[in-house]
Amino acid sequence: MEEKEISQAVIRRMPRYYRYLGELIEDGVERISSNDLSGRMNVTASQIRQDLNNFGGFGQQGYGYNVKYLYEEIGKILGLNQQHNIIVIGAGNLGQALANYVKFEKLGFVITALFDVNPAMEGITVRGIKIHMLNELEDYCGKNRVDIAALTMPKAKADAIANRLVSLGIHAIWNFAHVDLDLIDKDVVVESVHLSDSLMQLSYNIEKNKKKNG
Amino acid sequence: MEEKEISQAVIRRMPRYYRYLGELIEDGVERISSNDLSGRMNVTASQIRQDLNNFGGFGQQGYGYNVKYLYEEIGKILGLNQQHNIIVIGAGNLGQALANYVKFEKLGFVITALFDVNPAMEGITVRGIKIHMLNELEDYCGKNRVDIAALTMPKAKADAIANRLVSLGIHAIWNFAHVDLDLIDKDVVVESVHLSDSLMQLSYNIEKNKKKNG
DNA sequence: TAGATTGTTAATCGATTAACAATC
DNA sequence: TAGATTGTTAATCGATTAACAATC
Repeated sequence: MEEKEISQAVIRRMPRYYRYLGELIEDGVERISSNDLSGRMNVTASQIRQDLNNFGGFGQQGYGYNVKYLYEEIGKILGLNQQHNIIVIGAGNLGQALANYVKFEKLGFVITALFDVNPAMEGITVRGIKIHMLNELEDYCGKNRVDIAALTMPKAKADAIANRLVSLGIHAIWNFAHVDLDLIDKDVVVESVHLSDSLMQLSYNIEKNKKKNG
Repeated sequence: MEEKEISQAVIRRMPRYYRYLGELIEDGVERISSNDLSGRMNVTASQIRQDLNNFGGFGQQGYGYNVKYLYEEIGKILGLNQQHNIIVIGAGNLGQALANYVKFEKLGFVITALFDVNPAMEGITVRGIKIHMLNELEDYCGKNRVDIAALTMPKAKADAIANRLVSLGIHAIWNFAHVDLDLIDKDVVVESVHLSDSLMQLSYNIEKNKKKNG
């Protein structure tokens, strides 16, 4: 059976729907129309309906969408109904920041280990999560399920470690190194967070804004 | 004179061009054609030429682009030719990670102060950058130029602090809180980094990949 | 039933790619 | 000059918005 490919533009919006629906649940809202949601989120109602209908008909004519049901369905679409174990390579500030971010666990993303090359860090724990030495990586991955590896080390080392992880059977990488990974196995899912790119985009928009306002 | 609006799709790609050109300079490459660059970056040569020509003709027929010149021009477009002072609100792991990220300074983004509400942090410095108490914010902004405020505190406090910053004359916010800011002044530039959104997108693509590979 | 609102098709808009004349 | 490659226009493709029949 042919699966229709859903564009990344749509996928990028799904977590945002999920977030707003979560807030609606907190506010005790039971149902919502695409039009009401549209007003809150600053997108067109048409886009909301189109986006959702990529995955199925979650609404009901004349009624709208049941908030809790839609929230759960989007959760399933995003794979949040199952636990993802994450290891973090690089136990510097950013790595530790990720380990401390409790919010991820509520979404099913559990950081199970940190790795670093600095011997001074051996055995230290962050929120109960142990920092391992990088040479224990093979051993660790042999004994524990790892779904995602987050890379927070300098870019010079990123390619080598990424490929090492891939050869250990890890097929998903959350990349914070400031480089586009060059992987031997093309069947690996990579999601990059390029902080300096984000900052440069902000900087461009600052300039643009200045010009606009004279 | 009418300025043509350049789409954010184009702007998002500019930092990536900048990054690749920087690498070419490091490798001692003097000139490059859109076609060669296209091969390295996995985009079409046509897109490269279109993107660049939004800002001006930086190339030369029969020759291509001078790497160093193009690098500098893109830097100017992105506003990297001037210093941006950043203050970070929230001196937790993420705030400190940003303060430690030396790379930003090379791009002209200088973190000048951190702010937190935790009295235990008063006076501590991170890489020489002082942690201030949040109630010193008004005083600090009165005495120092601040171009960008990075928000790394919990989402519950984000809106209030963002609006406080805006009323202090800060017109650019780099938002790490897991919320879409609701600002009183619409003339503020906001760039958000939603880490959990990024993780959810990764998770979706993991699922998709699993299905594809059986 | 009448009103509301979805699901879905059609129309529009914008972004990407292709093509090629201009020109170094 | 001949060859290469840009700048730019035209063609295509995809994503967004509008419209409305289906239906709760």
